Amino acid sequence: MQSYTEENYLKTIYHLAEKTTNVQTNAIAEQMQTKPASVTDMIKKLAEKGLIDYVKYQGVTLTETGKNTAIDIVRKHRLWEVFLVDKLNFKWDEVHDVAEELEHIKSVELIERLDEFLGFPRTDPHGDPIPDKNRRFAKTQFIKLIELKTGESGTITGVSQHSSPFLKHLEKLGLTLGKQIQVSDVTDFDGSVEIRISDKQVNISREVAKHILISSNGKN
Amino acid sequence: MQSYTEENYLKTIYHLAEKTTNVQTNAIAEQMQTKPASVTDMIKKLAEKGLIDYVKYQGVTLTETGKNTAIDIVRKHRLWEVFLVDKLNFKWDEVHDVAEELEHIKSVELIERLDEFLGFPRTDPHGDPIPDKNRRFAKTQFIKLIELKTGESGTITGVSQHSSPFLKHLEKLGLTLGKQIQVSDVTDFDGSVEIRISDKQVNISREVAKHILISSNGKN
DNA sequence: AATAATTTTTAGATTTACCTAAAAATAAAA
DNA sequence: TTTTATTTTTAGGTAAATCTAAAAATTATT
Ligand SMILES: [Mn+2]
Ligand SMILES: [Mn+2]
Ligand SMILES: [Mn+2]
Ligand SMILES: [Mn+2]
Repeated sequence: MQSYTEENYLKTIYHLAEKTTNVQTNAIAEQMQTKPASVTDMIKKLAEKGLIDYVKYQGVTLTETGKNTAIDIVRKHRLWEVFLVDKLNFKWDEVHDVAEELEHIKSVELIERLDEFLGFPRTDPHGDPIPDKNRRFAKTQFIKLIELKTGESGTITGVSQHSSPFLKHLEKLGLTLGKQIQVSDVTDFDGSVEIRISDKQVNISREVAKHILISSNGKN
Repeated sequence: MQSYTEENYLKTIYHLAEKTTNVQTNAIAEQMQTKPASVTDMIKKLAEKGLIDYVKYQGVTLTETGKNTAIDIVRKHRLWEVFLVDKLNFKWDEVHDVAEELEHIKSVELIERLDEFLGFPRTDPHGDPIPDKNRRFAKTQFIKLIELKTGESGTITGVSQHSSPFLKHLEKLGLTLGKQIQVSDVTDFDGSVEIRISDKQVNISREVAKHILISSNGKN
């Protein structure tokens, strides 16, 4: 049985491992909003418990058990987010903090029934995949909007940034999940992207385009 | 902002104050499954924070703020129990432990939307009243089944014992909330109570009859 | 390869929520 | 009203999770 804090460390390590192979102390500290010294203390404990492999000064990797625990928390986080949006009518930019708390509720029965109640969703309100109870993720194939060339089109199926201001911005522009878009132009000057969406034209910055995930359906 | 533990202490004191005027250290310790010495430590802190009034050796009482906090937790506990039973199809004997955890999730918005989603229920799956967001309880008038005389009838509207074995027992006998019952006989020998419920006769012990709450509708 | 910069770990403290054992206060019984 | 029993508090300590400051290891730069 892990504490709330241990679970958060495992989840953080899991997410960092999706980006970099070798997860470093400082990266964990930044993500957890704590100090490197505290991270060292905690990773010693997690290693002691067999949840991570740790060699001094060499960063950490999750063991099988550690990874399973992390995936379970990710599953809970995302299922609760679906609940909040689908059932309680929260906006997609309002759910993260509450889900951070709900993900730690310990009851296998609860999460299985919640999953069923929600109709076994496979993605959360931000397009992130929800592992099933056997911890299997549905394969997803995203490309970043910024990578689309002029004329190419696709469907918005995710975001790689979950901050409230970013999500609100997208909402205002009508760039929500499931929307069909086509790149009509890429500005030479600043690299901003001109998009056609439901017969409107919107212009988004490179920075925004980097964080919108598209399931491509080729040229058009 | 209170910690998880502080909230549990406040809730415990609140419930004990429903029974006895002056809430004592030992009673709190027993309820919280901890030692009197630990309780003394905690009540000092709660008094420090202005959540309880405390005079050494004289027990404690909740302040206005303390009571409000406690009621908010009771409200959350009971709303989550309704969610678990009504939406996730848990049985009434399975919800308490999970609700113990869920009651500590901190989000006013969440609980208001949950309340609405559930249709503003006024009682939980055990018949206990759910305070509204202004902390007002609906007036409820219960009498214990044991107090009914032969021939009197009423509707089961609550239980004053929430243990799983007790609730399962009631379920097996068909003595669930909303059921209409009539006392057909009270055994002289052991004080057990003979009840008519949907044309069946069931016999329950004094102990069971003490913990079933009836909204009386007079003789019949 | 030596020096400098960065990253990581240790040392030593603090805070929260516990504990046991012993002392003090209150309540009950003789 | 003493004596006894019960309740409550203090004293002193532990474990979890954090911190700052300083030392050690690793990596990058000359
Ligand atoms: Mn989230
Ligand atoms: Mn999400
Ligand atoms: Mn309950
Ligand atoms: Mn209840």
